[in-house]
Amino acid sequence: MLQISYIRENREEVIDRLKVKNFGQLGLVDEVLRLDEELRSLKVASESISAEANSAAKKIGELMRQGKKEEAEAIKAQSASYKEQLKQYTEQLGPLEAKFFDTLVQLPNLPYHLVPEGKDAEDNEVVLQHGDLVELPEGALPHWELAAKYDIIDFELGVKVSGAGFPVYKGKGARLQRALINFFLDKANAAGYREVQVPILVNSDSGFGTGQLPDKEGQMYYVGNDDMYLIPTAEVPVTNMYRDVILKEEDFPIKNTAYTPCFRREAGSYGAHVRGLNRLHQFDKVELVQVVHPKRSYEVLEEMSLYVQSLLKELRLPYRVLRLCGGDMSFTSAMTYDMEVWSAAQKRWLEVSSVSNFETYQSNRLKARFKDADGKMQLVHTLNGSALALPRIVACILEENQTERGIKIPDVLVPYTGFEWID
RNA sequence: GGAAAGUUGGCAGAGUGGUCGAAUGCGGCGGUCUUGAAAACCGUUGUCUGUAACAGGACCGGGGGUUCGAAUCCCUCACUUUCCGCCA
Repeated sequence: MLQISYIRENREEVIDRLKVKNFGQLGLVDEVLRLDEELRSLKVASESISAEANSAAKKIGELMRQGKKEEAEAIKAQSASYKEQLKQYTEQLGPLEAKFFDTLVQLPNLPYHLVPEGKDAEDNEVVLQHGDLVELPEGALPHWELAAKYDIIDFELGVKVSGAGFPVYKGKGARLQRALINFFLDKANAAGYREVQVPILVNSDSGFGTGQLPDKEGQMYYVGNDDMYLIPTAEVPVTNMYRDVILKEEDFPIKNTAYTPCFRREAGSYGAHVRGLNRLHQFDKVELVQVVHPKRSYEVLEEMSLYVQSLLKELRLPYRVLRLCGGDMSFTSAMTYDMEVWSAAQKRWLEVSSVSNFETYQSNRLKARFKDADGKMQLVHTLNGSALALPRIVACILEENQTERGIKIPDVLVPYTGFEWID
């Protein structure tokens, strides 16, 4: 959520930057400013009545104590009208406040100055590419066929148990998953992230805090009986640990990592691009979340990007890094790097990580603040990144490393899997 | 699932209708003392909103009500804790 004070003072700039984000409803900016002004003038009026009512009440108290009953009664009679006036104001203020808030939350985050203008994925900027795009030999299989051939991932079984998008990992397939989770967590620990285990069902306050609610409601599975949501990413519970928290400057940087399953409804996604492991309703992910001083957040974003790249290098997967254009960025992000891995068999790039700086967009909702050196309250900056999402990594590992003999497990994973070959 | 109690400032914990934005303790900050530190002592210490600065306004789990006046009384919702039941 943007800060209204910032919009008030930087109207032109806000509009310009929203244009970079390809935001279609620029009129909302003036709408929110209009509501803000209306709201504030109404508040001034209502508060002056409150002030009068308060001082009258105080006076009555004093008179009563002095035993001057008649005088007190006289003021009492006058005071009766305040109540009616205040009631009228609150009746207007309530709906107006709601309208204001509804409008304000419809404004997405402002993109950072490095974010390129653009509509969609076509306009993303390729920052770098690493590793050769190996040509697989004739007869190489996509991962879903490899999964069937070695009987390690069973999509049909998942359909029976739950539905499409809920695969069952079997034998070495399951063990590879577990190995990757442990590998990613160990690496994150070594990089200074504290490991946390968090709930995967969250309440609506948490959904709001990180920006999934109210807009992305349809993306999440909702457990109506208990009014809870299955998390689409560990970002939600981990970042919400800092909701309503006042930090000290020396607490920074706060680095947490969590492994969780993630659940996404992905309504309306079908076709070749969602085949196999490409897009699932349930998948595993190790997530990084940092809470940092505003001055350092872009430094930290680079650091996180490099960290994610180091994982991909260790796994020997060719990858590229994209800086997302305004139009392709998420609602809440100020700048995002996507890491994509080359799927040799599908001959296309697959997103395996997304690293974002949210600046104060989340912390303003979360009320996650710190006292700065001058003793003033400031909103923290929050960042997160996948390190990494498993399914597409698994897909690429299977495809890249297929040989006549079987699938060769990358060296760094062997201590974790306990086997070198899937055959 | 049943029963009871509770929700107050960074934390602990007083406060049952007016001088309560809230005692006290801890913690934090500043100072005295000390070569330095600790202890002790003194002072200070909530958030949001608003103003050029004052002033003013709001906040004692959320919402509503009673009253001239509510942390305090009433209604309602949510959550937490404890005991019993069930259970990995």
